Amino acid sequence: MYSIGTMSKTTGVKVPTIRYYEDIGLLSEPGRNAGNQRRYDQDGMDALGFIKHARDLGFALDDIRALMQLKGDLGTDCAEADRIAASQLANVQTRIAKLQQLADELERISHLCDGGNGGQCRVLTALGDHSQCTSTHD
Amino acid sequence: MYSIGTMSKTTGVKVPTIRYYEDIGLLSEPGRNAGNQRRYDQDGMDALGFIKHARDLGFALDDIRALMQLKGDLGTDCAEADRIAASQLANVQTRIAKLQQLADELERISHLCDGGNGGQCRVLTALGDHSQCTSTHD
DNA sequence: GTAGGTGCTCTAGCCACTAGAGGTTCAAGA
DNA sequence: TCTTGAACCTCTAGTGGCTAGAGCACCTAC
Repeated sequence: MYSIGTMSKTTGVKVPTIRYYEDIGLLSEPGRNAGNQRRYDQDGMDALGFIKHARDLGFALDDIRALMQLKGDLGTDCAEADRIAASQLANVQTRIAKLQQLADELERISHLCDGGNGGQCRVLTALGDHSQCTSTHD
Repeated sequence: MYSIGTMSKTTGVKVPTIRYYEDIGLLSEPGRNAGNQRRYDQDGMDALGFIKHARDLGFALDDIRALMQLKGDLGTDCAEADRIAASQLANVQTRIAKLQQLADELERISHLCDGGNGGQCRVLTALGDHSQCTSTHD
């Protein structure tokens, strides 16, 4: 049996976050010892590890809830899990593309600086003026 | 003089968001007409445009506050604005790198699916098991 | 004059936590 | 066995950057 602190150290999920996952019903309520402290079994540890890894992969808690449901449903086919993963992949790729445009724009803006030119700093001007941009970046 | 609705349509910032910017002191309080409705001048419009563009470039509101302060301080040199922009660029580049690792991992995981294999779906297994990953992704 | 679009304030909610107060319990060493 | 301090408990409130809704007032065009 694991204490919440051991769970935290093992998985890398902070203690208040573990309690939060329990609050919102993502992690099922563990048993308690005589002093009312949480005591987890291996299933609890595995579930938390799953959540942590999926969070690191950028899944929203609602997606994780759905994925855990699928894990629990023996006989469910793989298609739904694959759909969720694919949608997450598309999501991440979109975010990368947008961020790349921003990075390009920021790089361009940074290079406008020629140091200490008072009220007419071209970096500040460029930050406020989309028409100077080379892409739509949104 | 512009109404808040006109400001919204012109800049693309939603009406409640404009009021929110005013609440937190990012946008200065405009005058009011006889019926207590906000009436903005060109300076207000320009300020909102600056905020919108900087938000689109991914700056936090606190950064934008600092940038606007710099804009207001005539004679301030450009170095601080450049520092904020460069730090934002580094930030964006870090996020891109992390997301790229996630995308790679998700792509790999998605390809594990061979359709409908019940309780042993390899996508679900891979989602829960970091040791299967080919990168650290965090 | 009236209809409906726009504006007002205020409160509460979203996501995914994080921080702090103020108390209880546990475990290791003397 | 006692003590100490780390770990645990619950509860409330805060974070960022908005968004939604209630219940009003106002403004403009017909």
